[in-house]
Amino acid sequence: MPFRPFENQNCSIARAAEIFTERWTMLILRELFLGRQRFSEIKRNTGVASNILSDRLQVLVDQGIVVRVEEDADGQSVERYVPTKKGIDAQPILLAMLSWGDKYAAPDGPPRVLYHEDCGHEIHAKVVCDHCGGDLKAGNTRLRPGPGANRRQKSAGEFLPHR
Amino acid sequence: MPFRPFENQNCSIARAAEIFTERWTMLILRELFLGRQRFSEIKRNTGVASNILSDRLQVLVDQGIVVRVEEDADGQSVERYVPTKKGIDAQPILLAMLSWGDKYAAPDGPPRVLYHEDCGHEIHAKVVCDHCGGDLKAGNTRLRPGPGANRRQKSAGEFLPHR
DNA sequence: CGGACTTAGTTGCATTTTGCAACCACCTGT
DNA sequence: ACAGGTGGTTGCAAAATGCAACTAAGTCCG
Repeated sequence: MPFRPFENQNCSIARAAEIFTERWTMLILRELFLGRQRFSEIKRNTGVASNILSDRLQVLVDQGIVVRVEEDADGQSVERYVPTKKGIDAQPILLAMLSWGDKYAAPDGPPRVLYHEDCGHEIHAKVVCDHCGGDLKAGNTRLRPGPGANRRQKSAGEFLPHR
Repeated sequence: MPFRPFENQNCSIARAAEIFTERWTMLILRELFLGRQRFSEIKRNTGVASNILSDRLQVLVDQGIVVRVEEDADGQSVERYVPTKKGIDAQPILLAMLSWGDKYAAPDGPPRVLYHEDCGHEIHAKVVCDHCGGDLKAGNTRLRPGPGANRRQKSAGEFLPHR
């Protein structure tokens, strides 16, 4: 019986959080994006218990975030869990955590640095406006009720994301 | 006695996840960024139990992500939990979840839409290279060991974040 | 062929974390 | 004085997690 503490919130953050803030899930996705996509690799590299890993992978498969594929590598059949487009689109969440962790929780400097193939440079992920390309910062964004807002959200009107 | 399942991983994603993937923490931060910073407001809007809310706020304060301030609003003293710079720098994580949720978990359209004050447009958060401004996608980034890498990470060399 | 080893899990039980309801101290308005 | 709100704390039950043991299938080695 799955538990859905956020289910009656009409909120995209809540709905994403419901999946991605389950314990171990971000670490599992890190492994998948690093190309370590086999059950035993994930288990070894994260330290997650096998029953939990089994459960989390099942959730990700059920949500269409990863698919379980059986490949044939030199005569042996191996299982891989590979991210779908829906999963790949969650990479910004990982990158945002990576950036924050590098800045605030890496006493000896970043354990890993990210390189951008297109320009060859070491990068730090940055969140911008997809329309004008300008920085998105605490002070320069507003939230307004959208098409999917419920009555309460509509009447609440506009918010500043931060004050 | 706090529980630290990720503590022996030299990984910035793990260290960020340890804080931000605790249950309710993302919803609490959402409230704080929406300007609803009082204990009772957060409780009402998220539905979190008061003992849990108390615990999570304490963790955020201990980590220096928010500060508890006592303000004087027309004669009444009210407590507010307000994000520090360290907290505001976590906004990209929220925005990334918001984008993903709007795209994949908003059957009636986004409950809220984000507007960029600088250009006046409705926006979707996008993650880019801070050097050249190009998109960061699954296929065009690489991770290499950084200054804080441990021996095992150094010897592992370069990874593709996704294949 | 038998035995040891690896992979991909499942099962059962103990420990931790969470949810819930009740309670408390303090403040404010009537 | 008393009702109601704020900002919590406490105790107990329910759920999630961690751990070790186990299974089933396939591989490697002699």
